[in-house]
Amino acid sequence: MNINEIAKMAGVSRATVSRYFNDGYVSDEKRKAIQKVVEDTGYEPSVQAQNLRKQVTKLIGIIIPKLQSEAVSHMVDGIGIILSKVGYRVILANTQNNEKEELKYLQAFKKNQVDGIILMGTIFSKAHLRLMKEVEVPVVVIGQQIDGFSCVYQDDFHAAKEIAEILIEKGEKFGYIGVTTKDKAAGAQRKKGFYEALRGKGIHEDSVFMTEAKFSIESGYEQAKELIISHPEIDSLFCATDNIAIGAIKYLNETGKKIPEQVQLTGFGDTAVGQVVTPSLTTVHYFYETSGEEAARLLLEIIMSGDDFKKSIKMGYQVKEKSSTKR
Amino acid sequence: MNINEIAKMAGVSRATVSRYFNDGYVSDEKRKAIQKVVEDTGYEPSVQAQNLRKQVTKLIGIIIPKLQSEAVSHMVDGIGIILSKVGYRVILANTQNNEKEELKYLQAFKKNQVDGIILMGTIFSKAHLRLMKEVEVPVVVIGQQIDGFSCVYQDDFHAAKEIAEILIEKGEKFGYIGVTTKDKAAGAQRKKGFYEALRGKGIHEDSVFMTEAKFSIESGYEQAKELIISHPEIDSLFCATDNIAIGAIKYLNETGKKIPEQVQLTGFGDTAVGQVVTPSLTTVHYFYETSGEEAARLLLEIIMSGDDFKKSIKMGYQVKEKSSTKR
DNA sequence: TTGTACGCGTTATCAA
DNA sequence: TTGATAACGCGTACAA
Repeated sequence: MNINEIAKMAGVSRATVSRYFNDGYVSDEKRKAIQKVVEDTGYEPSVQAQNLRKQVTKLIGIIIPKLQSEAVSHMVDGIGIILSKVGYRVILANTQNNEKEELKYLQAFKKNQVDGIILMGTIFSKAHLRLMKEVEVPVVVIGQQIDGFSCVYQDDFHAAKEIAEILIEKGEKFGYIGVTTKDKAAGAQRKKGFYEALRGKGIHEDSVFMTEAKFSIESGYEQAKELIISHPEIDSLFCATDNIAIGAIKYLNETGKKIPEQVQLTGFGDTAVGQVVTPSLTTVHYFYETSGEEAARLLLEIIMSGDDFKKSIKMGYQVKEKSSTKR
Repeated sequence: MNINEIAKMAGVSRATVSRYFNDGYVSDEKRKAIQKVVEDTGYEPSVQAQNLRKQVTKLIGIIIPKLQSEAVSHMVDGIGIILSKVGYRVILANTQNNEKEELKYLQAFKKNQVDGIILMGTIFSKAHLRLMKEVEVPVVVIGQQIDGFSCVYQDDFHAAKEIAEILIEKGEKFGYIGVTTKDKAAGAQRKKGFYEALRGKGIHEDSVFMTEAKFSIESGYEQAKELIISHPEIDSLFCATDNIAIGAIKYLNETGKKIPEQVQLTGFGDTAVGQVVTPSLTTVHYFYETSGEEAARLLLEIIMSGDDFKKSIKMGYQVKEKSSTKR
């Protein structure tokens, strides 16, 4: 069932049928005729052919490191909400935390496979930047601020500073469990904010015991264990993610250290787990879904207008003070 | 840059260029010529035009109720792993738990928008079944067993029976917090398995206090509260999902009821939250990622072979006995 | 307001 | 082994 058959059945040219579906420039008489045939047959134009003709795909590629992360799934949700409203579909490229895969997908999308890309990366290598510049469709980066690209990102610096100040108020000896600083957002910016807070209170960086974990509960547990065993005097622990903090809580609970009396700690992300763990976790809430919506809107704006004005949107945050801190 | 230009530059017909990319039936001489031009220009055939010509999309639509669920995201991951290996892309249709949206997407995919559909539904109405039969591309249902369709589903019945038997061994008064039985899997089957276990031990159904919650921690909390207040004698609580169980634990912890000494309970799903909550939750582990892989393989099989043999795959499970139960 | 004719970028058929 | 030609299904100048 194609446009030719419909035209024949309705007794018009296929151009008229096309107009019926598009600009609508059709006489009432023919409109009725076409409408009847369309209803009888259940005909719908082939999106494929339309897209080939119009040189669009109505597809947005979204590249993510993994799906089992609240941040990611909320952002993807937000993106989907906006895009589905305007007839775009989302095609998912899950890199399983594999940087090579990320490049592969970027490569695959490079031509005209999609009308735009939302990239939810964590680490941006030179290869990324090069490839991103070569890509012929608009790219919006979400979760990180990358110079020279349109971004929607979280205010990690100020959020970290603000939550660190809670720890500092009643703390004496500080521990910091971070993530790789190759991740500018969760790694570098949060650490910077933490140090900024220390400086603000006249505390020297050298008095902080640092370590680095992966983005998992298990890794948080391990690193907390190591840190506390080698520095039992720590009374305040800044964790760069909720998962790390959960792992730390697990370790502290096991060893009988009282939270927050003996050790207070904070997380980042306001995950569901952080809300049910005992004690409840002081953390930073980000508006991930809204971030996704913003990123989608930004991308649409670029696609519609036809030029990438490299806008950067910094999202707000909210510190959630719960019972894992003393203040 | 299209196939015509490449042909011209290489001094061959565009048919030859096409063959170069497809069956490869090209003389060495011309092959070299084409290869050089292709490398110089970075030309890649338009997937859009290829698909229009071949009447395929290389796209699989996957309809999900929400993304922020470990079960869902694991299954989507599994699907993606298999499909990306064979050159298919996944396009995501998130219904935000809205049944109407589910039908809308089914409708949208109905024609030739995608080469196949994986449907991760919870409730199947008559409208679903009708629409699913009308759809012209293969459909695989995941998470539920629906007669007349290819399915990959969990063994909810036996899993429920087995985990219930743990409760029964040391329990006297039973509570059951279920979900709507419109959901055949998580609602009806788990309840059935629970009753089966009761019967096996000669316990009468009437001695069980039942209630129904939504799929959330909050709802689990509310329902547990109501149930325990009206029936304080309950010492064993079967929860149809981990989230519900987490909510129940929260309530029990708040009221100072000891778990499992005073009240033992079980969940379903083996979520990350269930693993960190105190006490750790006795639950059922499902192989969601593998289920996704199986569903993808099944769908591919149907697409390749061209006929839907309505195969059903029942996945295994594993009961994880932790410290929320007495045995 | 309508229809003709062409093009979007491929692949398949067929004859050479 | 190659190339001309006809599809795939649609949108849109342009002319009428």
